[in-house]
Amino acid sequence: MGRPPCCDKFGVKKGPWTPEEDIILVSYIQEHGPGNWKAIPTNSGLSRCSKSCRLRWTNYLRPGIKRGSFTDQEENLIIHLQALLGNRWAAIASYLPERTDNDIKNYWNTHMKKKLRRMENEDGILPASGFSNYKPMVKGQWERRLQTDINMAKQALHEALYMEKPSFLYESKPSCSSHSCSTPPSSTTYASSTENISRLLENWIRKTPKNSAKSAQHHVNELVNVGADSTSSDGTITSAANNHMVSPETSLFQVDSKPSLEERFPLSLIETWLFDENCYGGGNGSNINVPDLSLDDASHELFI
DNA sequence: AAAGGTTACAACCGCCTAAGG
DNA sequence: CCCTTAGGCGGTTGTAACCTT
Repeated sequence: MGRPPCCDKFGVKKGPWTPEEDIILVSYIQEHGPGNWKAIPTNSGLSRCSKSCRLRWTNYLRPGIKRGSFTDQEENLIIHLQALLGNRWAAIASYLPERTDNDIKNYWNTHMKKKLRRMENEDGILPASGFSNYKPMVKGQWERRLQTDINMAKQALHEALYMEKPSFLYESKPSCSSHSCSTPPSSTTYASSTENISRLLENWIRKTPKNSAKSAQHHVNELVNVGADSTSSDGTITSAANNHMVSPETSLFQVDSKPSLEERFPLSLIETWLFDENCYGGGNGSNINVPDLSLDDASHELFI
């Protein structure tokens, strides 16, 4: 059976988004808020399908998205989470509020897999997780480590479910450096998105003929101006967005941007496990109290 | 400098799920 | 309940940018 693709309709544009489309989408969402994606193409005048709009927003235009290379800490976190959760990129991404699932997935499929292959060639053994700390393990160690993983996840889950007061929220932790783990969710301003778009527009200008580049530059100026000063507006579509960009209504985007890890999950043990790359394997794993728990029991209790 | 190969990532596709009628 | 469908997710593809020869 299956549904017909939503983008099969005649006249629906595909392919890379232009800066103009981005601006239209951002302006619309600024005004009406995200959600009701179905209505966006019709109401905003975009010749895109709803799905395309949603993806563009969540993966690229949404405020608070961090781009660029991943830090070692992020990499380790991803490795640990991938070992625990598998290819559930959305779940993994929820632990990295500034990264999108698409980003993480891409990063995994390019960088990490390459790394994995290289290690396979060097050592001839598959690492379980924590590439950077990887050392070949004998079978027993493997199993033991998996048991540890399961048990820690189980404890974390238990804490998450039964902890009464989330006092751990924003509790500072030495092993968590600059990452979001110790800070409240930053109040996302529209500037992040402005940066996204202006960067994109700048890139576009570089490779676009003069005329279109000029108009794009106009948009860039508008966006940048607004990021700094809300008074500049000339009535164009961007200015509609601009009025919101610096206003208190930006809370709209704060709401929409991914909640921080702390907001969504009470963390303590799992946090330790995820961020502490020395908790086993690579560092000195001997200080971990590996529970004497059979794999079957543990996994059964955890996943049922 | 040009051609061919590789990498990175934005975007699309199709399946799944949950909500609403 | 059943059906429909919007939204979400993971896998995959297309292509621009970069690198190597």
